[in-house]
Amino acid sequence: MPELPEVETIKNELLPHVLGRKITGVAVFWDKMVKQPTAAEFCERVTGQKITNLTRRGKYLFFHLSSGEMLVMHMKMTGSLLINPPDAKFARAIFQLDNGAVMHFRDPRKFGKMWLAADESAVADKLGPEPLDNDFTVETLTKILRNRKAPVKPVLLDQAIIAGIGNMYADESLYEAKIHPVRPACSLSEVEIKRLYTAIRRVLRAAIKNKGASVRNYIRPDGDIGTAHAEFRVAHGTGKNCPRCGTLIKRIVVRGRGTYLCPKCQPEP
DNA sequence: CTATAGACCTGACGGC
DNA sequence: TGCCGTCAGGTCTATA
Repeated sequence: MPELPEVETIKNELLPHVLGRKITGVAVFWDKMVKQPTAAEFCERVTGQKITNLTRRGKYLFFHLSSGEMLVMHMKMTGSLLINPPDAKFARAIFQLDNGAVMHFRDPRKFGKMWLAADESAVADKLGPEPLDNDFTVETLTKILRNRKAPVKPVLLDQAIIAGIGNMYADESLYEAKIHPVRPACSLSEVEIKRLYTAIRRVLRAAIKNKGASVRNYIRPDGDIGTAHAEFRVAHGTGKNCPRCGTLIKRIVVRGRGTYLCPKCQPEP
């Protein structure tokens, strides 16, 4: 499932293929994936535009168009963007580029979305800080957690509080910081907040280095998989043992989300 | 305000 | 083999 490291990888690897390219045609096969305007108008307005930049904010991708408009995309859970794939399986939209290449928006479950916006602020303004930015400090995280009674995991998953963390990386970060996911956010000690801060940044950076985690449907633009999941220590770890203490990894449900943890390293509150 | 439930979708997987 | 139920989880919307 594309989270920050996966979307960052898609952006990085797509950039050389799309930067400066003109979109010569667009076909949409699942109209509901276009939030605005209508699918037909979307195709019309995008066709002929040059892609002047490609950026990421949280789990969103922004194709900067020469018209000044922004083409926004979200992969949701099973979306991927592929350059010249071998087939059109699950292709919900296809973009033709002026160098003859094609970009497929592949999405088995049809949750992915794209739309046109005047700029990125409508999306970006609703998001919390980027956890890998320089101005995201221990103090930032301390303020975020201080007054919230909610379990710490859902706080990490709330895009309006911190942008880009999803289910897998929340579990990995909490494991590394030795914090149980249902601990009230405000109950974390100074030392634990410091550990969580370091863990979030290390886990996300390592995953970007490994080009994302291909646990399910995530594929890189060239069709290769990412390898970040090889370093997962609890996420999707049913039947595995904790690499620190050997205890069997446990699966619980927190606010409706499958959650993996080591019951010994992450003691229940 | 928070907190929870449902909706959106379909492939994969387990049980029989 | 094949049918059926359940699960997966990002985000938006509706309801308590």
